[in-house]
Amino acid sequence: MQSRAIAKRPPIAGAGPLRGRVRFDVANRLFLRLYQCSNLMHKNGARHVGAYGATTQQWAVLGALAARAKGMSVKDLIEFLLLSRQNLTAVLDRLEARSWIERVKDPEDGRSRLIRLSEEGERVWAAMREPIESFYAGALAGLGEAEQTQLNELMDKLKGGLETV
Amino acid sequence: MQSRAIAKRPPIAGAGPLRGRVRFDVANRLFLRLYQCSNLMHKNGARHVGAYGATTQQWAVLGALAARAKGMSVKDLIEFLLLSRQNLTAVLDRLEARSWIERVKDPEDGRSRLIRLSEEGERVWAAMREPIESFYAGALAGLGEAEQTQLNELMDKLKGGLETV
DNA sequence: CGATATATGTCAATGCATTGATATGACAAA
DNA sequence: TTTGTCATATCAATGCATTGACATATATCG
Repeated sequence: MQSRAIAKRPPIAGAGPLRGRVRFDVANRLFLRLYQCSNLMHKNGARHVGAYGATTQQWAVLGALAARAKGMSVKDLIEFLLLSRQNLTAVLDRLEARSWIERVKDPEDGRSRLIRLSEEGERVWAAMREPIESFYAGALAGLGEAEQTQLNELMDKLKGGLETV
Repeated sequence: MQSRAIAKRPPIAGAGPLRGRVRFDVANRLFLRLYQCSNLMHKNGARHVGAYGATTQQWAVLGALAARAKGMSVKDLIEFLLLSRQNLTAVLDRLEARSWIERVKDPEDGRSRLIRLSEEGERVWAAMREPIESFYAGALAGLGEAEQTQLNELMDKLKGGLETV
């Protein structure tokens, strides 16, 4: 296809005209960064809310629930966080054991249970907001508002690719 | 402090003039994306090299070693991958158990051991390159070359923030 | 009603990741 | 040589994450 002679570089799988073009070393570096950033986020995020013995995964659940007074079904949480049911169940068990959440029957669907914050959970979530905001501010100190938006958009695209690959 | 009337928005911790300005919901979304992307990468990455029973973490180690014929010390690998020693030791143990790597004494420093690919490890790494390239191509299909570079740079900055927060 | 699909949960195995405490062996400086 | 540091390793506890198989209860469709 397209024009003359043999390419100088060895063939790369899925090489397209512009989009879909992937250099191995660039991709490799990109996913290494993703890996490192994720581990750093969990490690230092957990440290910031260490006084409560919470983790980033737990605060992700609490944050999702705090925005929805009615609560969320397990199915909704799975789709929101993109976790396996078995994994999420374990996280919810730990949160329930500390009385931060409760599982109540969905009046509209007997199969479903609504997960929602308990009063204690709301108090803890409110108290954790401060160290979380401080963590966010520190972690994003090197990025301006426009860059944060850009990073969000690029990770959205990456997520799309990672879901279908 | 600075000027007139009461701010319309509730105060956000660490609000600065331009840099270091962080809106909670933007940051929250950003770290959720990071969380999701990382999980998707591990899940689907492992699936792509499932024929070898390998994981993304393992291929990160193999890839690092493949680029360095002399091998790397554990300390180097820890700094490269940003993992705890205990965690990395376990990954190396699994790789060694399959005879993909070997730990040899560093002739220049008796304390140190050089980790390097075995012959079998080199063969497996060479064979895994293809499914890994296919994974990279699929995952990055939605991003052009410029966007990949941009994403790399933004994640570099994010990593910097996450290391010091 | 019966069959099917949906929503949740459980049990088990494996791997990744952290922290904290402890130990061993080798280098290096006092 | 003694002291201190560095590099590696181990043991233990806890939490996160996946897959696969199985169980139970409710809803829905035929």
